[in-house]
Amino acid sequence: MRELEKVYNPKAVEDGIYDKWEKSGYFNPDNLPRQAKPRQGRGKSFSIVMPPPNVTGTLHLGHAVMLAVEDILIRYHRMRGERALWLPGTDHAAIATQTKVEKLLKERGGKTRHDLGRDKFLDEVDKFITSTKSTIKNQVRKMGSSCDWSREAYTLDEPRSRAVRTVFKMMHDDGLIYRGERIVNWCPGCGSTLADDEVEYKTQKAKFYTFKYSPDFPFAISTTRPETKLGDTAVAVSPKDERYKEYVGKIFKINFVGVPLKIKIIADRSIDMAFGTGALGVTPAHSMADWQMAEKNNLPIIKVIDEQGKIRPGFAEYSGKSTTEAREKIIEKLKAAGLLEKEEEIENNLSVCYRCGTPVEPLPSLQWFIDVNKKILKYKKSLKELSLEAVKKGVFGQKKIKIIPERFEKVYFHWMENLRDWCISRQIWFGHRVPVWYRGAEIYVGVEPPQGEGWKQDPDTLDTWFSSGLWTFSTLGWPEKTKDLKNYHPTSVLETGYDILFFWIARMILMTTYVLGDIPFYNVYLHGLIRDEKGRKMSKSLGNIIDPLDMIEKYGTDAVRLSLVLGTSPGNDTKLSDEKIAGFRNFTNKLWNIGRYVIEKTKGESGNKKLAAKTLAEKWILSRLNSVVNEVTKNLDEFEFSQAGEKLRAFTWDEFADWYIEISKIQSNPSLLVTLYSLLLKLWHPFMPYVTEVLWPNFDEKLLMISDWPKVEKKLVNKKAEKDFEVLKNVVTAIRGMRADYKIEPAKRVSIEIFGGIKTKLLEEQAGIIKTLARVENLVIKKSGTKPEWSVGSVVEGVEIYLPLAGLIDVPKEKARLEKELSEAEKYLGVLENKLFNKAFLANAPKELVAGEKEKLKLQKEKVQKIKDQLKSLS
RNA sequence: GGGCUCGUAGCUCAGUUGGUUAGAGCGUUCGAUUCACAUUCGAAAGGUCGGAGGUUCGAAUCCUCUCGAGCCCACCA
Repeated sequence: MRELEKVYNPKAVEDGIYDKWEKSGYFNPDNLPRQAKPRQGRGKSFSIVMPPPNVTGTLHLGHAVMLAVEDILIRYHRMRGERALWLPGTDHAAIATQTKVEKLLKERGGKTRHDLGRDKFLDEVDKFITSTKSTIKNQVRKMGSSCDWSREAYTLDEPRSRAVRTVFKMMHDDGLIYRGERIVNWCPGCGSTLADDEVEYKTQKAKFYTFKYSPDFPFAISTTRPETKLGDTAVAVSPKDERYKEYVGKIFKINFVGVPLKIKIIADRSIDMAFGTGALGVTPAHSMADWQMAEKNNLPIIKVIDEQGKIRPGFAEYSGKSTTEAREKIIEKLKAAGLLEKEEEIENNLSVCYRCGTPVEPLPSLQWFIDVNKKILKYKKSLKELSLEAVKKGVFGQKKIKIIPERFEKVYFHWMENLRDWCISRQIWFGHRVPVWYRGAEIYVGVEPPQGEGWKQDPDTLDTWFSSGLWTFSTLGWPEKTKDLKNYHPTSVLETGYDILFFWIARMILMTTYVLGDIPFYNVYLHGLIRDEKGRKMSKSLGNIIDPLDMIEKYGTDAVRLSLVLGTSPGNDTKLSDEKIAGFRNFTNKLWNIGRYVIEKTKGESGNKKLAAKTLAEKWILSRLNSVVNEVTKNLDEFEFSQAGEKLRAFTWDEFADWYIEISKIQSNPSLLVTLYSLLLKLWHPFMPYVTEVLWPNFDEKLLMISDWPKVEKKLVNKKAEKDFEVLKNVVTAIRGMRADYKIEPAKRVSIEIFGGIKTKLLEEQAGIIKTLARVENLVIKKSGTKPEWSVGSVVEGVEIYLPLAGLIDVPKEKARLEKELSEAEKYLGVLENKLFNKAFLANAPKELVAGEKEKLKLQKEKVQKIKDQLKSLS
């Protein structure tokens, strides 16, 4: 038998164990041994695809939670005998990675990607990735993740790229992909488009002008950007606004500071009557909101500003001028013409580029889109409809996606119902290049480049979420018809943070229902975000980042995993502190010491196959264990990890260690002890894989990782034994308390046998204790022979101890409570009786209802009687 | 403006469809200690479940209003 250190030292064992697991090959479900006897989940497959961490990133707590939860699921289902596949991968994270490499290049020699050119720049990115990819993968291993590395995928590798091109072509052929104009955030400084999250907002003071376009226009508008008004094609007012009602629908041909405009008056609900004059000049080409209004009202779109931030040709003297110059000039002219009514200072939000600080210019540009409302021929439904039904009522033979926690289904519907066409092109270089080639007026869309000379590929790349949307099936080999795809798709669970519900989960549902005619997964489990102990987001600038790897170093992986899963609930943020992890480290050590004790006491014991109990304590612990197995299994099936862990922790520490182990020191039953112990390790294994594997008695022959999940033996659940043991615990507690001047109130006596030594100390001091008890009022010591009310355990030296149970409960309080309960129960009983005597009710109510009420009445009668009995037994 | 969530012990949170005396961990206080474990063991104190009203025989739980905290989306002319 192995010698175990007094204190568990995770560092000494973790890497070795992970190695052993990985080398065993069991992370790959194809290698799992076939069991002779059928197991609970045999033959079923269970699959999770890992949300791929960014290739260039390092492991953070978000990843750590994800890995902990997914590993619990995989290990649990593997132990159930299922083919459990956890498919790992990494994400190329287009924008983030490109930005990072650009920054590096700048630091190294001040070069931009434009200096290098596309090919050389992408080489640089590749170089960077090869050096960072292994880092993140090793960190995933550190968490104990039992994922199948042989199936590892990368969003930008060839199989995945092929899937992307294939889907693009499919959608294009189905007419779901189109090219159109849309307003993008354009930075004239960097000469590129910006993603929404690359735009920063600065509060600034701005001049807010109120003026009429021309003397013959009936009313004034307000703006901070008069120069864009050169492109106005409408004025929008609130439909409720009485001031302008008469003008709605009319068209005015006017001359605005030397430029002719055709302005239509439209009504739009988004207009705030109280802001400015309540009338908004609509500039479709240079404002996102105005663009939408233009689409709704079929307004012409006039581009005013070009990519350099200058006024385009065709706007009289303003052409070629910068926006600020044009603005000043226009104001001058308006003043001269007496059209400027007001000029005030206001605070507004200016959007600027996060890199160079240049104000962002919204400009229309040509982009690729996915039409979410167009009916797909083979389904006769649109992408939006498919995606909604998948969660709402089920699609494709009623396969339904369940989102946990449920409230996020509402959030999902709300978002999906308001879904607009999805812009999938991005003006960056790193990523999946749009598989479209041009030659003059010819356009070619295909999985492979076209034959022939002179074709030029579209320079844009695809939104990362396009490839991520295919993740559940591209990782399983699609578009090939693979065995994996057949066996493991739809996947069982998709587990991730709620912050990417829209970005990712919604896109996966959208893409998968379209491509496969199937759902991507049955369950979505959304974990919360991890915050610091004050509830703040972790960020570099606050310096409050907890690095999971530091914590693993300090407390061990198992403790870190527990701290991320216990005391958390899905969709809710969790506060994490050093102390919390330390607390779970203590628990890991507790389990370790339970192991030390059991291993030492049960040398040479192999454990029972059949569980049987003789003494009360054994009946009790077996009953409790089976209840716990039952509940924990249920919890894990329902994704209630925290509750499962909490129950296990309470059972392990408060019942198994504090009571059963203490008793086992006197009532020795090594084979039962080692059996219980091995079941306990199995139950804990999904949560804390390392320490349980080290403590596993069969360590050298068979891994705990692939042992069978405990089965519930209903026969062993013994509620009476549990109740009796509770009484016994109370008695022992009372005795302990007495030694510390515990007061026992005189009351009804209950006969209890205290069996031999709950603790060693008690055994040694039995005589003393009995004497102490005898001195207490109302306590009688009798020779055995009389029939005790509860008969528990063995008799101490032939003596029964009559202990006032009331010392353990507050009699007057208990009485008052029961009386209140009785009066309520009797009142309800009366209500039920009245109902059942009511002829009208009996005549009109449906049969089932009457039967139900009768059943209720019966139950209520029993309840009343029970309370009465309890009351009686008290006095 | 639209949507969502939370408010329970000093702190962090459980509390499953309404139903015994509202629970746990940490912290605090008191006590113990060779015998698996000081990363231990025993015990105590601490809550009108944010507030008001309603439904009910019965509400932390359901409904309405209200106060407070936060998140997401849209917008910021």
